[in-house]
Formats: sequence, structure tokens, C-alpha cells
Amino acid sequence: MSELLNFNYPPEPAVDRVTLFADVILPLPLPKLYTYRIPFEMNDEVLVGVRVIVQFGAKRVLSCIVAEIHEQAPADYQAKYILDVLDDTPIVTVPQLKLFKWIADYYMCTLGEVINAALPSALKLSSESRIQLHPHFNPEEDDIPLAAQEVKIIYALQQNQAMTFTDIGNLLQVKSYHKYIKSLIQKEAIIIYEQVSDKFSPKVVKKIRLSEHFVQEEGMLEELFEQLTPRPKQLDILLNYLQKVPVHQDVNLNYKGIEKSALTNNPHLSKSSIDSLIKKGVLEQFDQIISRFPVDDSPRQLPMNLSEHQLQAKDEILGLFKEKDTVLLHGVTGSGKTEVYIDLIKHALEGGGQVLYLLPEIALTAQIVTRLMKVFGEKLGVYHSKFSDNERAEVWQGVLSGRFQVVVGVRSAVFLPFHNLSLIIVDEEHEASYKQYDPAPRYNARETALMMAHLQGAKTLLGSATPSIETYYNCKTDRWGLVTMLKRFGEAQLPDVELVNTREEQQRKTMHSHFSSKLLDGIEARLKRQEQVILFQNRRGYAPFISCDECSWIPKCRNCAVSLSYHKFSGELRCHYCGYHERMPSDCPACGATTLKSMGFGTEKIEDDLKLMLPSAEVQRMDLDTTKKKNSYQQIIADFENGKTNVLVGTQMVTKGLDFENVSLVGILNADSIIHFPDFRAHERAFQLFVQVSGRAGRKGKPGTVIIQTRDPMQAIFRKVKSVDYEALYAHEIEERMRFSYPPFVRMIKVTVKHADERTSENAAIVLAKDLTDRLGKQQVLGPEIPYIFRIRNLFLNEIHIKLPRENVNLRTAKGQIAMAIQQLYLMPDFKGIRVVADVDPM
DNA sequence: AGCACGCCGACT
DNA sequence: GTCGGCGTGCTC
Repeated sequence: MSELLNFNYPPEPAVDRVTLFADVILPLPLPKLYTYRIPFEMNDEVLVGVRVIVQFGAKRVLSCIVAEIHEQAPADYQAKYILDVLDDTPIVTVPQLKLFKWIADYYMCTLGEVINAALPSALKLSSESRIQLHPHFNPEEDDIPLAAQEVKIIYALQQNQAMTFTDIGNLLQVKSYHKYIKSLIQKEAIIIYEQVSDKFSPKVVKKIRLSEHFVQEEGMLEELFEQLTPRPKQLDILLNYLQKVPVHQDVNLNYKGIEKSALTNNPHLSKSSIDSLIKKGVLEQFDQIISRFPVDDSPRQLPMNLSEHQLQAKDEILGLFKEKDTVLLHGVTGSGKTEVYIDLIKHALEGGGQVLYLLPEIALTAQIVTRLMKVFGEKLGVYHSKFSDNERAEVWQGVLSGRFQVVVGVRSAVFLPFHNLSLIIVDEEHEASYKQYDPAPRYNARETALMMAHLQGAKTLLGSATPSIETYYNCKTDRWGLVTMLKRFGEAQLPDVELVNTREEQQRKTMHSHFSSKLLDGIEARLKRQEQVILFQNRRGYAPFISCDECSWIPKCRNCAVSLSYHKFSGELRCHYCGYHERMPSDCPACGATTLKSMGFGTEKIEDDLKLMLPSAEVQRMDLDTTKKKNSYQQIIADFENGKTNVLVGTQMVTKGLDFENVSLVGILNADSIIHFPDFRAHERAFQLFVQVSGRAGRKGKPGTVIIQTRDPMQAIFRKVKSVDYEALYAHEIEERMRFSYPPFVRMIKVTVKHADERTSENAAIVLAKDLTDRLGKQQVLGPEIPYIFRIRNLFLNEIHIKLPRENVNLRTAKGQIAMAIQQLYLMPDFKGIRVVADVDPM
């Protein structure tokens, strides 16, 4: 038949029903994808990126993400059918799937682990076994002998329709309730089924509006008034509604209606009369999905004016973006980087793209969110780890739908379903907290952001006052662009850094507990002048350990190779690695002496000592222990901001992003513990930390003072801190990194071998290291060595460090070799129960 | 990750 | 004799 003739016929019905298969990512740590068959009727609904429900194994029903659709029937097994499709449109985008694949490859984990970390659990479905009465079972009539416990279960099921196993367990209050369930199944009194439920529930409000014909047709309202005259209450409601929604002015207002509660909270208007109006068909009730995030309706801030320096920085950045994908904005604390970011975000939005603004957790404060809200209003999504799961799911949906054009978020915000990114900002890019340490995926959000930008053709702006050596190296070698802002905003001066030799003060006996006389005098002087003080101590708790004066006994964790920290407030000894805790003993369990003394010091002791020495001071502590509750962090900040507290003692938390105008002194209690940390990044971190803390001192005209307590003020790093000489630090560090082969000259992978038995762990690590050496070469493999903390959660640790040269090594091949070596180890009968974890680019 | 199948100790 | 402990292995 010629094509011309065909032209007159309607299109053929789809007789050729294609058999399609879907490869899905299960939210489990499994190395590969699983292939399911798509039922014909779902051919159009199953798309890459939607969630589908499948049966996995004999019982389990799981929701998973479709990664690929094809016609290739599996050769060696019968594919099961997909049971259901959950989404009309994909909830994971194609560029996202590419990114997840990259994360799994690069960080040596499974796609399932990435999906698990990425999806808010409200979007993950859970299957729970449910128990209900057997449909043919009638407890009143059927005469089946039942045990007393079984009767109890049947009775409860009559009340509840369906129960879970845990419900039954709670009901019977015995451990071995399974046998009763089993027995009841046998007696055909109950059945078990799987239920998958969507946990995400949008927040809705009940709203009401007038039924349409009353507003659409002339004269209907007048008629209604007459009708309702004998019903004064109902008339009242109608009048009230019309007052709030002036339909006569604009008919369209009716469509939006008003919240039902807006009428019922008036004592004269009762819910029942509203309901009867609904019944009559005068009003109609409808649900509206509303945002869990309060929308800031306050007028948009006037366009802010960038300072000359900020404007210049912005222009430079935009200029560099023309040739380079990544630019570092090196701006000292207080140089006003945030305004530059905001301006760039606006610029990107005008171009129609999405923007992701990443911040470390401690820097994502209410202050910054409020500020961004003022500028971007409803377009801004916030993604914070303290948010509830529903809130996170809502941001996810909002990014998908395009409601949120800008997202400000923490590390995990890199997982959001962007599909049209044009700019990513990674503020405080040097922060170690961008790296997830445990569990997998052990990803670095900065690197992940760079890859995402690459995949979506977006630009990345990294920002820091103290860039990481790796980042700066990339700028120095011209891979990335560099823009500097080294002037403090408003000509604020650099703080004056004073070093105090605590060794000398100790000899002169002028130390008061852990305070040098200089620091203590400094604090007192500020208090007199009504100024505020921040004290930094990089250790929480009261004391890192306690010791008996008589017999030198030191309490240790029973699960980890660490001493227990003393937390005075709770009267406990705590392990900071596994959370084990016990009551602080009153006398020594070893010798019975009552001479237990705390050794060293943490934030809690600083707070305590200070309260004793300066009773008039209002001291507040800010660390992991005081900020666990949802709003406690905000409260502490607020109290300090409005002057309720004069001295803030804290860990890392006090170093980030907080701008207090009245702080004129910052004290660093024990600089040495930070400088002498056994790690190749110790100096870099110490510099970053000291400079960041110092940045809290003196703003807006008041030059601040920083007092650093150390046993050796001659250490070179202090000169660099004093003059905030980043270049000097970089020059020194990069030289060391080159000489001793550390990043950025090599890529590092830390392989940790864990086992409950010390010898097994050690032997396995030796065998693994040998295998790795054979595969990768002698130069590349270091160790195994026993880490400083050699036992955590009852597992003995051994570490192997792998250094892969940047050039001439195929990273992918090398990782494949490492994965194979680990697989090989797992197969050895001697090492049953061994756990091996690979951490790529460890921090 | 779960859950099933499978092989050895303390109880109805 | 059974219930039940958790070791190993598989899940499209």
C-alpha cells in the first residue's frame, strides 16, 4: 500500500504492545540494579525517575526509583512485575541520576546508599507487615479453641482493623508473641498482608467559598439573602464571608475562598451553622495544600547597594565565569561576601536558572535565612538537617515544580532534584563538615557540587576567608578563577592578636585554673565596659578524662579505646565516640580513694570556672550538649545578641558566621591542642580556626582583641595568624604537601578494616595491604597502622592509606582494584565477619 | 538491609 | 523431643 493511501486512515491502534523492563535502584546497599517487568498497562506510566513498588524477595515490598527502561529481557531469570507506579511525573531528574551514579562510583558505595541518603524518608516508602482478621473468620460464630492470648489478639483486631507486629507485641507485653500469630494464621483466624503507604502528607487547610452559581449569575446573592433571613445565624456567616471576601468587587476573589477557621474563630459564628450552609450547597468546602514554610510577606528589601569593593568582586567573578566554570572568592571575614552572593543569585535568576547556595550546618542560621527571605521571598527554599522530614519532602517537591528557584541548604542539599542549575555557591568551602564521614555515601558536598555543576552546565562559586589548600592550588595553577576581597567592610580593622605564654604563667603561678592572668584581666575589663567576650575551647564536656590521685586509675569506655569525658552538668562520664555513658563515681572503683580529679578541660569547665572567678558575669555555653534541642541554638544566640549574656563559651560553633557588634575580646584557651593534632591538615585547620574565631572580634569601628593561650608562642603559625597571612600559610603548606605527597598532589583513600577480634582485624589488614600493594604498587600503599583510637564500638580498627598520584593513574581502575581486593578479603575463611570501609578523599 | 534456611543448646 | 539462637546467602 502506498503511503499516500495510508494518509487517509486513522492511526492504527497500538497492537504491538512492547514488553518493557525497568532497571530499578533499590534503597539497599546492593551493588547492582534489579530488573523488573513493566505490565503493559503501565507502559506509559513507568518513566525514568518515578517511584515504583516492587516485591523484593519472598515478602518484602519496597519502593524504588526507575533508573532505566529497556526491552532487554533478562536471560537467566524470570523478572517479576512492577506492582504499582507512585508518581505521575519523575521525582528524580535525569541529571540527578547521573550525579548519583558518579557519587556511587567516586566514593565507592552503592547507588542504593546514595538514594537512601538523597531522598527525604517521607518519599521513601516503607512496607510494614499488617495483621487483620481473616475475612471468613467470624469470632462470634466460629467455634475454634483459642488460647487466652489469642483471644486478646482477636479482640484487639476487632477494634482496630489492622495491626502491626509491634502493636501485637505491645498488646501482649510478652517477647514471644510470634507463636500466637503463627497459631492464629494456622487456625485461619487472621491473615498477614503487606501495606505500602506513602508517608508524605502535604499540609492542608480547610477552606470555604461560595458555591459558584451564586457569584456567576446575576441576582442570585439577593435571592439568597431573602432565603436566609429566617436563619439569622447563617445569614450572619454569609455577611461575614462577603465582608472578608468582597465578591461584589471582584468575582474572582471567591475562587480563593477563605480559611474555615477564619470564620469559626469568631464566637458568634458557629461551626454547625457553617456546616449546614455547606449541606445546603450555599458554601462549598475544599482543601488547599499549603506550605509548611511561613512566607515572608514583608515588603521586599530595597535593592541594596554594593560597596565599591563588592561591585568590583562581582564584576570580576562574572568576567571569570566567561572562561572558567569554577571561581574562588577569597574574602576576609567581614568583607561582605554575602551581599556579593545575593547579587549573583539575582543575576542567575534573571537568566532563568536555578541556584543552590550551600552552607555548613553551623553557618546556616536564622539570621542568614531571614536575610535571604527578604530578598527572594517565596522563591527561596531552605534545606536544613533540623527540619522535619515532611518539610524536606516539601522542599524536594518545590524544587521539582519550580516553586523554589533558590535553595539555601546544608551538605545534603546537593541531592535535591535540580534540572536547570545555573549557579552553585559553596560558602566556607574549606569546611570539613562538607564531608560526610559515616555512613556511606562518604561524599564531599563541595566536590559533589562541582560535579553537579559540570553535569548541568552551571557555574560554581566557592567562598572562603581561609580557602582549603587544594582549592587555592587549583586557582594558582589557573584551573579555577580567583577573586579576592581582602578589605573588611566599612573599614573595620583587623583585631589585635596577643599571644600568652601559659608555660611561663604557670611557672610564675599566675594562672587561674585555665585562665592566664592576661586573659582573665581582659575579660574583666570588657565586662566593666559592658562589652562582650567569646571564649573558644575545642572540646566539649567538663574534662576529657578523670584520674584517681592515689592510684592513677582512669575510666575508659567499655566499647572504645578512649577515656571517658566527664560531663559535670549531667553527672556522667561519657564516650564521645559511641555515646556510652555511666554515672560519675564518687570514689575510685579501683582503690576506693575519694580523690578523683578531673584532668584537662572542656567548655563546661571553662564555663564553671568563669562563673566562680567572675560571679557577676553572665556566662553561656554553646556546644553540642547545649544545642541539641530544636531552638536552643537560636535562644543562646538571641540571648547573646541582646546582651543578656556577656560571655559565650563554646566549641567550633562560636566560630562561624555570627556577627555580634559588641564583642571586643575573643579568647582561645588552648591553641596547642589544635596545632598539634596528628594529621597533615592540622596547620591548615588551626589557621582557619584561629582566623575564623578572630573574625568574631571587633566590628564596625571597634578594633577587637584576640588572646591566644599557648605553651609556645614562637610557633610559626602564630605569625601567619597575626597578620592573617594566608599566602604565607599556603606557601608553607603546599611545599610540605608536595614534599610528603599529600593532596592536592595525590588522591587519598583511607581503607579501614574492622573486626571484634584484635588479632583478626590486624591480620586481615596485613593481608589486604599486601594485596593492595600487589595491585597498585608499593609506593601507593601505606600501612596498615593502628589508629590512635584503635577501638570504636567494640570493633578493632586498622587503617591502610592509599595515595594515588594525580597523573598517570586511572582513578577508576585503581578504585576497581581496591574494591576487588576488599571482595577478595571477604571471601577468605579466616576473616569471616570482617568489615572494610573505604573513605575516598578523607578529611 | 532483611528475611529465610539451616544447624546446635535449654526448655514446654 | 521442640523452640530458638544467630551464621551464611540471596534477593530481579
